[in-house]
Amino acid sequence: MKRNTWQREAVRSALGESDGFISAQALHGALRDSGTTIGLATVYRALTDLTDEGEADTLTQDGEALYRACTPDTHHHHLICRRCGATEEIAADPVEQWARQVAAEHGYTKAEHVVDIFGLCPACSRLSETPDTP
Amino acid sequence: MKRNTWQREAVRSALGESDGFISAQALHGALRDSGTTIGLATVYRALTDLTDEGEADTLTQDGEALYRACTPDTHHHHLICRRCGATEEIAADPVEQWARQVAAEHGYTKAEHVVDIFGLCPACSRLSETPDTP
DNA sequence: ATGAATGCAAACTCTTTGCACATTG
DNA sequence: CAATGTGCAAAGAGTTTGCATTCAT
Repeated sequence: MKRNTWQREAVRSALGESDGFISAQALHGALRDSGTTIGLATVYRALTDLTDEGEADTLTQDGEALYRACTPDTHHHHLICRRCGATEEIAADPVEQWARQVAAEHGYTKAEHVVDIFGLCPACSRLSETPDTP
Repeated sequence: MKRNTWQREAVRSALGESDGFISAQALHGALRDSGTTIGLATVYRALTDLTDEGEADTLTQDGEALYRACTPDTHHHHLICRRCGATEEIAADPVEQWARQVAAEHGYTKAEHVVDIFGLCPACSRLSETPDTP
């Protein structure tokens, strides 16, 4: 049976408070700053559980995992700026359908998909004219 | 001045050979299997250089950095069985278009995307009825 | 009371760095 | 010959795990 501990609630709550994506360690720091005495491992475990349960969304950037609260009914993907790290949610309904169809065509079940787009956001595109020779 | 060593060439070449994204360690393993005696650190350094020079593309997934040669003509996606590891190439033309459009709509440039589908292949789907209690 | 969850610290994985030696230009 | 690249091993960063203790049920 899954127990209901204040730590787990604290993680869920803090994740909901935070605006964008946040790293496990940053979340742990925030929780500590808020006066709680939660352990880092517990934060990691809670985040893993939340992700498994579909309550959190995760992506890894630059060697660390970033988490964000996620409503189970809105499966979405991300458009990530490779330079400044800005992240935008994108709806990917066409891709959802396509993914389901491809999986079905090949007889695959329990299909999950990973769809992320990396690029340079408008600001970063302007700031640095990438030297390119095509 | 940047020197021209066989190690650097070997990394560039091996990266070009490999199909999709590949981790530094996997690349190192492949190079070792090919009979070379290149060091892991050298592979990392070469990959960093190649990325800086725009000859390689990088993204991090699941805590490790994946690299790929930056030539856009080797672009396809994979349908991967989570149980037995079988991998099939899939055409993703609709997704290509969608990705390009989404990036453009948001003003992103130099967009790359990651699209992979994980599931259970027909055989594995039959073999193991996944115990699930929703 | 019972057993899952916590917290700490040690273990692990991936990556980077310091330094002596080899190699390139 | 001078300076840059290499290889090894040790150090770092992020994450996971083992185990005794605490706490929800």
